[in-house]
Amino acid sequence: MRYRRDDVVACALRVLDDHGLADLTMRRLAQELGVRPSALYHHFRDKQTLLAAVADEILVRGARPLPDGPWEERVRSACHSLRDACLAWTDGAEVVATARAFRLGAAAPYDELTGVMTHGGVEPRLAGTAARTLLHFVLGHVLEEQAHRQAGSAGAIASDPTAGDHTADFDSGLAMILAGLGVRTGL
Amino acid sequence: MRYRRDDVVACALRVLDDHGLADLTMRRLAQELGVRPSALYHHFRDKQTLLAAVADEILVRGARPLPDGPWEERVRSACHSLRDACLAWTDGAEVVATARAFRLGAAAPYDELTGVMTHGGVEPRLAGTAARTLLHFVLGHVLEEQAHRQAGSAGAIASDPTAGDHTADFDSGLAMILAGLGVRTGL
DNA sequence: ACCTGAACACCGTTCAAGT
DNA sequence: ACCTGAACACCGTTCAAGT
Repeated sequence: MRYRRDDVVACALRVLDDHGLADLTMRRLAQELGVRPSALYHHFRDKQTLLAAVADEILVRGARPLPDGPWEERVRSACHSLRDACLAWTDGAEVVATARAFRLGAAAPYDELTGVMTHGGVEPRLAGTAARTLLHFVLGHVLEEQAHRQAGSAGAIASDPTAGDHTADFDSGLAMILAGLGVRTGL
Repeated sequence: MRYRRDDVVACALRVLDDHGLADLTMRRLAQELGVRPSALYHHFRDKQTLLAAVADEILVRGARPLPDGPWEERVRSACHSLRDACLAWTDGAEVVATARAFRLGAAAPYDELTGVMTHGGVEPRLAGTAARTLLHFVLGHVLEEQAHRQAGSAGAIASDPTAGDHTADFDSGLAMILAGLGVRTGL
């Protein structure tokens, strides 16, 4: 009796990946499910809530266990895991970032990061600031990478303007933030 | 003969600040200007281009000269200037971040940051990575602050959930990134 | 509980035609 | 050059009514 809701989310994920966030409308989704648009409002209060559920599902499907080791390595791994989870879906970062901004979901990465850091002995207040800083970086970086990718496929920009390896740049920025955290934590 | 375009941007800024980005529609803007919606397309190719012009105007109006001093202080000042420019308008960060993502404008902060750093002796490649990392942080931070503010005024959330001083948290995160950059640059 | 039918109040954009 | 009139192809959401 609860399986209908999950069907809607699964279908939304398919539409998202095939056509992008702009085409993920309530009407389009309903059509894909063979149902009237108004039927969707039996499962979700509004579109925002539905997108939050999609964001959570993106994170669940991309979840990876953290490796054992020093907390800095576990933080680095969690950030890579979040990046990969977002990159796995068209406009994935935008969906997750929006859900986070509206505080309707996507809380898992924040909780995971603060958990790893406080467990590693980082003072809670600093851990919170560091986690938010890391999340701004990760989501901002993937947002830019995906926006850039879709601009390229739209034909507005030929080839690669900033060029370069996105993963290497991500590693570099992440290392910078972790080094700064290390200074404040006595690494 | 060119003043009409600026009038449209000025009016858009007013609508944005009074009613938010969601209410800044082409039809609403046209109504406010006493013109038909189709007239706007004589001045801007589409809504995205208009919003990019609004983003640039937000940055121009919030521009501040950088202080003399070590480049680290100049970078810090530039980040605060960008934050204040975005905070000065309802949904300011979202407008600027979107324009940046679509590469339709809002390039000034990136150019300013990389300029300050390379002039200060930071290797160009590292300066680019640092500038993008800083921009992800600044815009992500303000985005969260403004989304949170509007959620509060919408009545969904009573008072302040994360509580705390946004400016202090901003300073803390910014200091962390700069410390990390210092490690890689031999500060 | 879950869905339909039908409506309400909107969107961005195009394009021939006017001045 | 700048704008109107009119249309096209859509949106999210609500709500009485059905089963």
